[in-house]
Amino acid sequence: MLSKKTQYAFHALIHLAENVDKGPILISEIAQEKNISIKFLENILLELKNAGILGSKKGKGGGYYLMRPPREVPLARIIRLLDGPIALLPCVSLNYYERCENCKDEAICGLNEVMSKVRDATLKILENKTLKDILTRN
Amino acid sequence: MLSKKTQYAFHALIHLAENVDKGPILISEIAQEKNISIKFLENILLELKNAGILGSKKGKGGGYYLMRPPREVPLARIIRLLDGPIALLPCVSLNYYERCENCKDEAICGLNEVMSKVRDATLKILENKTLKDILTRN
DNA sequence: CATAAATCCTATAAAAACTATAGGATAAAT
DNA sequence: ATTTATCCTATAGTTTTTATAGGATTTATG
Repeated sequence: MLSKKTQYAFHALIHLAENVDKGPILISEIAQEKNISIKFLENILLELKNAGILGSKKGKGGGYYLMRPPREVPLARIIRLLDGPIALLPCVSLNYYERCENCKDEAICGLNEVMSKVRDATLKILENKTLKDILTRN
Repeated sequence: MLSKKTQYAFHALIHLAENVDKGPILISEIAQEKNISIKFLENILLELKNAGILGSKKGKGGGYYLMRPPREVPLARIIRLLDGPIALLPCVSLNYYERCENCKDEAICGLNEVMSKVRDATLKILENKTLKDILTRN
């Protein structure tokens, strides 16, 4: 399961994407709209900003905004940033690989093979779907 | 990522499946072969037994064995038993569903839709692949 | 029937990760 | 100068994960 942090990030990004024309959006507005602890959300948005996904403006009229159009932000990017690996096992992770400590040879390990397939199927979706694809349909 | 518990379970089950003709297998043998803490593994095997996946025999000549042929044990079963939900979000979980607390209507939530697709793609593999499919290839 | 071998069971400890909060620092608008 | 809002870092609280401990129970066998 995705952590609360990542879940909150998605909902916040959705709100920002749906209000992309309204200039900077307040943390407090997002927190209220999406029912998220404001202080927790503050940390999350800051992390997204430091990663270059969001921009911000301080002071009156300030807030957060997307640095790129929603269709250019893949969901996988957000998950990897806040949650780490997407794969189910360290030995099949593309970005956070670690050698398996329980099997002798990953090249002939059937678990490795199946979990690689799961990773590929998952990434095929999460690398290609973007913020644009998770906006509320109406 | 899958927990260590689930990872160990898979490796233990692989060992049991690969030695299905040798009668009951000792915890200590599996632990040594797969480099797993024996006491931790003991708890895991017991849980698998209580769920009906493994059988056991006490005393001399005892140990653990599979209750069914490897091809009848889907990987999803093991993960759900030891790790819980396979889905990335509570609101798209088939077995551990919880309502989303951050969106107003799941029926029109785009995040829900995409994560349902991820779940389906993952389950298509994990429900159909079994212990037989993760045995060492040689 | 005594002994050794092995799982059974429950409790608990240790560590790590997750979730959330606090409070002052900094920057911008007016 | 004042107000507004993000920036930054620390830390507290809780839960989950990982691992260990130790005696109870069951079984095989000489």
